[in-house]
Amino acid sequence: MRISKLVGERLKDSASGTNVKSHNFLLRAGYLKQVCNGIYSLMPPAQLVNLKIQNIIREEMNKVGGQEVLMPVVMPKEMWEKSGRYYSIGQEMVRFKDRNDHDMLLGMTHEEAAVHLCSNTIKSYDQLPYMIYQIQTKFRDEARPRAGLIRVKEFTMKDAYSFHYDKEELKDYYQKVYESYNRIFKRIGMKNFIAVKSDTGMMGGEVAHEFMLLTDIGEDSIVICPHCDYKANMEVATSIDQKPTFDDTQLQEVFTGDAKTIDEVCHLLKIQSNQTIKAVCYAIVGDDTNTVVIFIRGDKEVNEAKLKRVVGKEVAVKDLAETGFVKGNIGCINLNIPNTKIIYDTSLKGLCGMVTGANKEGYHISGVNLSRDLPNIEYFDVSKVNEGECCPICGKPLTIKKGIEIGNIFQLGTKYTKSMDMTITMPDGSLVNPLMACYGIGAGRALASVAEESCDDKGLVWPMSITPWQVYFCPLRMDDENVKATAEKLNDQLTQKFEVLYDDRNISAGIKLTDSEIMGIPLRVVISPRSLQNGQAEITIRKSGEKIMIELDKLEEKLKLLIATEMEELNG
RNA sequence: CGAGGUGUAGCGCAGUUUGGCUAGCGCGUACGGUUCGGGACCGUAAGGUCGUGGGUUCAAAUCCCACCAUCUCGACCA
Repeated sequence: MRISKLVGERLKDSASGTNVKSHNFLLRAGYLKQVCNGIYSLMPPAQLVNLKIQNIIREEMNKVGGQEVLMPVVMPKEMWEKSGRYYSIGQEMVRFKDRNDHDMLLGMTHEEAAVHLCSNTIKSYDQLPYMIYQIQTKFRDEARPRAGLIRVKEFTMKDAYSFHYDKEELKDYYQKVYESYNRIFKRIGMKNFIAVKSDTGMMGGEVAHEFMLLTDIGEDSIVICPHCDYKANMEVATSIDQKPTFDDTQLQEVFTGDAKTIDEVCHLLKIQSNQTIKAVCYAIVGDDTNTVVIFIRGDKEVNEAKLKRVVGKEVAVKDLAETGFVKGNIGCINLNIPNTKIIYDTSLKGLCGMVTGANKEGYHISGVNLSRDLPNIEYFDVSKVNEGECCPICGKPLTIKKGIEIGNIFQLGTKYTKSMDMTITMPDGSLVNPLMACYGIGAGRALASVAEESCDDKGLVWPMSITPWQVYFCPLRMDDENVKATAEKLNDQLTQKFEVLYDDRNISAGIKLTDSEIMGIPLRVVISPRSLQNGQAEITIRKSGEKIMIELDKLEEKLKLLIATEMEELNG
């Protein structure tokens, strides 16, 4: 590829607005062009990376017996009514009517379509396990796209669906894909990634894992035990909480005036936040009359994902404006508000000497002893894990890190096959709903994640396996007859063996060298009047900055070796 | 959905507070010339409904109103 003909330009000035370094480089190096909020076009270099990532995924899916299919982006309402998700999924699913006034939607995931595709083609247990996958566009009308390709509305995703006749077989297959995912991420050049237990969310089902790239720009929090194998998304993470102990005293009303927040009350009464009982109120989505009140220790926070599982419905933070609650003074003693579901977090269990609101303006109550004053309550774990709390497996302190979700795998059970009436015949002749699992990887997010993890202060640094070009061929002084003739000849020769981006522009060296760096091409070959005097070229390795002078007739061999070495590392 | 920021040439920006006549700068682009192993220099040229609509005014990029787009933060502690 001649860079003079390459669509897109390298920008000298940093694009404004974004604070994610890899996204900045992707824009400046001519990989991406934004169309609107959360929607991007991929320029030729990005599409080359995208295709390589897709091919690695494809190879690994084929290795575990996956069969590639292509399901539609647009689906009819009826298909999603059967599974119930037409109504349970919110605004992130785009719905519209076709010209015949028929309700349609844009696919944001394809469990329904996968069951539809397989339900008449798989008839017997004998045909299982069975996996279909596709690499296709998804549309999710995200509330807030961010960080370039990390969170977008439209993206290309590999999604796979497997079918099974019993739990054991499902588990075995799930494990195979789990290992396949590890290979995929390693092959595309990701380094610091882990698999964690995760929430099943809108997918349903029981067991699920997320593959997380650990990075500060990540939007998920991951709880990790540095001492054992425990790793979990904050949404499902649990911990052993070391309970604080306070003197057991009698209930006493104390005047707290305008002190409303935990901080203010603590400051006034000269206590720590872990001696307070905090009230948090939620509304149940689609139910205006009821309120959920959570009592939780003052130093803890409510984990909404856990709360949703306890309540069994979607919840949202409640505005207390038109309720009977005394804002800032809500407490668990003598709280009598109708239509209220009260949940006590396990962080309160067994505590005494606590401070809570008095349910009247200007007062709190001290000396609350949970087992004495509220003897018959049930506790639920609805709190977030705090850093330093103890691992539920080994009891040692936990750490919390940020991560990007780069892939997920779910054991779905029969949620979809049951609701959509898919059955198979078992050996004894009975009809059962097969078990199902699904597996996703976003190609664009993978691209951006690798870019983020690998880039340095000069620009992108692509792993050899997914680089748009292996070699940036960079002759300096294209006005020099000898350089130009040699360059053309060498380009023809190298192009036979390698993926080459040929910088054929007659411009100053600085621009060419800088472009090669910001674009992140792993190997740069420079020739110039100076190097040609000795019949040599200079190879620079982008990752390490290492420079190698090499005779022109040995260039091809050396490049081949450098490429093979890195590819071997990536493929394990 | 809430809060804040931004919107002027392909890209990055100044000008807006205090309205003024042909709207500027840098980069990039085209042509000519000198340079050239780390974003060189000189000259010439092209390129703009100042986000959109409405209003105030003799006069609006600038003041007022509405809307749109986009970025960042938040969607969580009572």
